[in-house]
This record gives sequence, structure tokens and C-alpha cells, in this order.
Amino acid sequence: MSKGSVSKRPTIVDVAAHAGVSTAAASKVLRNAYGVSPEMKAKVQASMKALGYRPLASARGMRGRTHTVAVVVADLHNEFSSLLVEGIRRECERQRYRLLVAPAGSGKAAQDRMVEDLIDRGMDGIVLISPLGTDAELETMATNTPIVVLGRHGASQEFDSVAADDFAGANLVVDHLVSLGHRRITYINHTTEGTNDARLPEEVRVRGYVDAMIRHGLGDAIDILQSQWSQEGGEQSGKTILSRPQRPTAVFAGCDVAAFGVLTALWEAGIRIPDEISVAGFDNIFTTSLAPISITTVDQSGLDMGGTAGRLLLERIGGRTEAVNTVVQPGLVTRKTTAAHNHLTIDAASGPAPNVSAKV
Amino acid sequence: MSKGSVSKRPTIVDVAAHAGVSTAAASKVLRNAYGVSPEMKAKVQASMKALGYRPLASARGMRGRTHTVAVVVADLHNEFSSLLVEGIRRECERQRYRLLVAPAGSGKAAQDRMVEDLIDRGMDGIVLISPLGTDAELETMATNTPIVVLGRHGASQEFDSVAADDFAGANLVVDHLVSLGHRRITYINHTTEGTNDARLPEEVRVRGYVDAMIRHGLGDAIDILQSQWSQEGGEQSGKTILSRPQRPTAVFAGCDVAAFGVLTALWEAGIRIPDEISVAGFDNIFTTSLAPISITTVDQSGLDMGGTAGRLLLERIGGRTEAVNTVVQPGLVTRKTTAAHNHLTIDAASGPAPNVSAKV
DNA sequence: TAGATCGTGTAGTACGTTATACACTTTCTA
DNA sequence: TAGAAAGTGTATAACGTACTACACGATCTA
Repeated sequence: MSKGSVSKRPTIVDVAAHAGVSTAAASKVLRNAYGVSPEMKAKVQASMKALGYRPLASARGMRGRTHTVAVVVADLHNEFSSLLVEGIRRECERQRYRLLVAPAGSGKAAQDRMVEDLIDRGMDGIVLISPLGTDAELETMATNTPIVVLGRHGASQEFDSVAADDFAGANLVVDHLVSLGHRRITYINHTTEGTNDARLPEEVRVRGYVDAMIRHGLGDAIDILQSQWSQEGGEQSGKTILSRPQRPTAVFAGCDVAAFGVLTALWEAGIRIPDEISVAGFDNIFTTSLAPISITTVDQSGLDMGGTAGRLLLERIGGRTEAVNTVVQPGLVTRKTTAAHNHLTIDAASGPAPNVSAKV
Repeated sequence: MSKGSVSKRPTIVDVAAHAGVSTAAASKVLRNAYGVSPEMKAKVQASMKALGYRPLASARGMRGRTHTVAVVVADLHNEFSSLLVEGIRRECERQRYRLLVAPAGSGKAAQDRMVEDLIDRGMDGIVLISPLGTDAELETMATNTPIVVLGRHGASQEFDSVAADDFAGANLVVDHLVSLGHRRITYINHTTEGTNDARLPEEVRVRGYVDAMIRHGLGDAIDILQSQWSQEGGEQSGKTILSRPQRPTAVFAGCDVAAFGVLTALWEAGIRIPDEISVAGFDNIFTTSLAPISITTVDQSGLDMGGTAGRLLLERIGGRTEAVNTVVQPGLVTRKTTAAHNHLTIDAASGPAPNVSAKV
């Protein structure tokens, strides 16, 4: 591809000279701007090809667009984030834009610094995955650069957003568990110090759980464990549940990774799943589908959400000014960690062993 | 942070004016170059702070450095890649460099295009994870931009490299299985159309398997299944194994994800693991550690490898010219999918049931 | 004390691209 | 057919930073 270190990289001036036109004309062809004849276009494009010309994004960034967008993500280890990113990437590729992934680390300060750095680096637009900070702060960002917020609730007039209906998702799980006869359903919540943002997915999910419990007349049975959505947090929650005199018959973890943790603790204690306790998660990450795990969970279709976010961002860059706020509907994926609860068996301790085998 | 869309972003000219010095002086302070007095430095830094000045990477990119590096990765879904990236990121953060992740998709053409795009975007250096292409091609790239190759074997005088000793890793697994009494050990290989690069990890691993088998006098038992290192590839391989008249007593998948696939097929068929068949993987991704899976595998310490790669890249950017090629030693992680093989039980079909429970 | 060296600051240009403003044809309108 | 409009191409001024030269005074050498 490259001629090595000796020959200089060709510039648009070289292209123009090779084609025998002005650099302005060459630039027009490059941007396919108004005011070029078909012959001129062909001539210039031939020269670009002949010289192996590639526009330098750094230089373009000083006046125009860099044709690059970024997605800010706290952590690459989250399988669901990867799906979102892949969705964005595909949409960008379709429109000949480059997507770069910016791992910011956790915490609002780190995230803010990353966004500034991305603007400094000339990104034409930015997707933020579940960002921290107030609407006002996000709107300030949006005045400088097109922004799409992914995985955070609440409509804004200043920026576009894409979110799954986490409230409905949580409802689906509770409805499912109640229909199986469960009443004592414990919810594993995610709490972050400091931030208490009603628009974060975790806040919406817990409200969905509470609402569904009340709707089923189970307000008294509401049981929320404050924890972290991580393997460790889930494991700790599982142990807490086991230490109680009266255990729940079902556990609803607000995130699959936390569900893994809960299951780890339960497996360790020899609890049969789902015979003794049903467990459900949220996100439908790949690992939940593996046969010996097979967790009932909520699917959000991350690829579609990412694709939508990418499309909205590129539309914004293209000039749209009115905000678009999208909500997608999640679906329940029923697997082997949830099953009918036999009240007689457990509550009265009088029946025989459950009928479903725990391990497959 | 930002003053909104009305006030222009401050430039180095504004800073210089505010401090009452030349732009050259302000630039010197910014780069902490030679030739500034302590008073001048303090004065300029105060002005930068007062104005909220941030250097524009696009503009810097035209003459100097952007203080940005990128890592090219085929696919973000691979948990091991995430670990490598995190290692690089931490090292960059230590040295106040920004790391951006570039998801290239699979295939050599896509990867090459991505590298060119990154150079166009002024990256100061690039880490390539298991890149395709010949040494010559990589060396050509390296003449234009500092490059570190991660997860690909073979030393080069032109670029730095960091690789795990995949040969030794494969040896560890075979040694382990043989010490447990296994002889019929099938290996699941990864084959890519077209490319047949002896320096790719997959090629080194399969050589390690072959070598160890011969070393143990099991040359006749060598059995390599050509497949893909994916859930589907592994599942297909598992089915193939099951369809054979004489099954292996152990399966060594060259990659954890493929091991999942193999296990999925075996579980489905009701095969007891590890009683009837032992299974081992490679990479030690998080999911292998989950209790009901608990796969014996090879740990490569991705964080360290990534950190080393990051350090080498920044050293190169800093001016080092001699190449450094690093190899790290992997370790075996023994878990529950491998166990002693009772030759009498299986081979002669005469013994009682194995002693270890398959499901925990 | 003349000359060299060092320390500190500045002027000015280059980097590659975009885009505004304008000039020159050609074609349309009334 | 005059004037307007449309079509096509060019000259050139930014954009924000880096850095080479150079200037000037102070300090060091011999």
C-alpha cells in the first residue's frame, strides 16, 4: 500500500496538480460538493486513485468534518455493551463513517474527561452509553457536538436518545414469576454512591419491579437488596438471602452478571435451581444461554438499539435539528432457572420433592 | 465546563495574548520544550487554566503528536481481547495518553483499511491484536507509524511484539491430560481460509499439541479436528466427536469459546463431564470460572500482556529505535472438566461407574 | 576584554484541508 | 436580444499548532 518512508504522502495539492486542476476543484470532488462537471469529477478521481491519495483527517478536522464518531463506554467487559457497540459500528460502516470505541473507566469525572478529549480529537459526534450526569450537563455537551444517549431514560429537546423500556422489562419478569406461583420475590438492585439519577436503567428497573409487585397485590412482599451489578455483588446477595430465616422462592437480579453471582452462591450451598429457588436476570447476554446455566432473562436486542443510535447520530451530523427520543420494547426469554413454585411443598413442608430436575 | 456555543473555544493564541507572551512561548510551555523560564511557565499555565484552554488534537496532528494511540481488534465480543485492551489502557493512562479501540471486523482487508484510517486520523502509534498479513506487510506499516504486535509470534527488527508462549501453553494441557491417564486426546483447531500464517497463535498452539503428543509417545493418537474457534464451531466439533465409533477420552479446544461449544454438544447428548470425556480450553476467560462450567484452561494474564504492549508502544513513540520482542509464560488452571481416566472402565467396558460426580 | 556560549524569548512559516467569494461561460427568461 | 440565472472552475484566506531561525542580553572562557 504505502511506498515506504521515502516518498511523501500525497496531498490534495498533488492530486490537483496531477489532474491539472485547482485544489479547490479537487476538494470539491472529494467532498462531492456542488459545482463539478462529470468530466472533472472523473479526472480528479482517477488522479486520486493513481496517487493513492487519502485525505488526512487531522487536517480536515481543522475546518470540516473528520468522518469519525466515537462511543463512550465505561467498561468493555460488559457483554451487552459490546452488542450495542457492534450495532453502532455496522450502521457507521454503512454510511462510510469510522467508529472508535472510547473506554472511559468508571466514574463521572473520567467520563467527562473522555468526552472532552474526544471533542479535542475532532469527533463529528459521540454516543454515550448510560452516561452519568444531569440532563443539563448532557445538554451542554450537546450544544458543542452532536450527541446520542444510549441506555438512559427521559426525552430531551437537545439530544437524541435510545433506551429500552426497562420498566416494561422488569414487569415481564415479575409477571412471569407470579404466574408460576411465586410470591416472595427478592430483587437485586444496583446502587452507586452519590448518583441517584432517576433516568438510569437501574432506577427504572427497580421501579418496574415495585410497580408490578403492587399490581399483583404483593406490595407487602416487596424485598429489595441493595447491591452491585457484578459477579461479587451477586454472590454477596446470594449469601445474604441464604442467611435469612425465611428465604424468597424467587430472585430477580436486575442484570445477568449479578444473576451469575447469585447462582454461584446458591450452587455452592447446594440449593437446587429452580426447584427450591427460581432465578431470573436481565440483558440476555450470551453466557445466559449456555446449557448448564440457561438463565431466564430479558432480551433488549442490543444490536438494534445500537443501530438506531448510530443512525440517529449520523442524521444529526447530517443536519437534523429536532430531537428524536426512541424507546424499544424488550422481551422475556424463558429458560431453565425459573419454574412453578409449589406452595404446599415449601411453605407447609409437607409435600414430596419437586418434579423438575435441577441439573441438565 | 464549556461556556456554551456562543463563546469561541480558546486557542493557544488567546492564551498567549492573555499571558502577554508570544504564541511560540505558549506552545513551548504546552509541550514543556526547552527554553522557558520558570516565571514564564507559571504565567502561561495560569492563563491556560484561566481560559480553560485545551489543545486541539486535530491541529496538533498536522505538525506534531496527537497524544492518542489506538488498538485494532477484530471483535469486541472476545473476552480475552477486552482484557488485553484494559491492560493497554491502564498503561496509557499512566502516561497521559489516550487509547481508542478500533473494531475492525474480521478479514485482512478490513483490518488493513482500519490501520490506514487510523494513520489518517493521526494516531501516534498502533497496537495490533493478532493481525493477519505477512511480516513484510507489518514491517511496511511500522515504517510509517510505531507499531506493537500483540498475540502473534516471531521476532522482528522493525516492530515490537508481545506474545504468550502458546506452544508451552498447549504443552501444559497435554501434559496434564496425559498425567491423568488420557491417551486419545482430540484437538480442536482454528482454520481460516486463505491465511496460513505460522506465526498466528492458532498455528503455534496446534504445533504445541502435536509436539507434546509425540513427546509422550502418543504420535499415533494425534487427532486434529479442523474447525472454528466459536460457539458454533465447537458445537459442530462436539457432534462430530460423538458420531465416531471410537470416541476420545479427552478434548482439548484451542480456545475457551470453542470449549463452550464442545461442552454444549456433549451436555446435550447426556455425556457426563469429566467422567466420560474430559474437556480443556485455552485463554481462561471469566466464564470458564463459573461453578457449573468450571473449565480447565490456560491462563495468559491478558492484563500484563496488554500493559507490556502499551509500555513498548509509548517507548517507541518516545524515540526508542531497537525492536523489543517479548514472550510471556502461560499457566495451567485446573478445574472440574478434566479428571483421571480409568482405562479399564471405558476401554474394556468392564468396570463400575466413575467416582466423580459430573454436575456441581 | 574580545569572543564564545548559554539562556530566554519572538517572528513567521508550514502543515493539509475547507469554503467563501468571485470570474467566466453558457443557458434560460421575458 | 438584453438581462438574469445557472453551471463550472479558481484564487486565496482561514483553521490551531509546532518549530526552525534568529535576536538579544547575560554569563562564561582564555
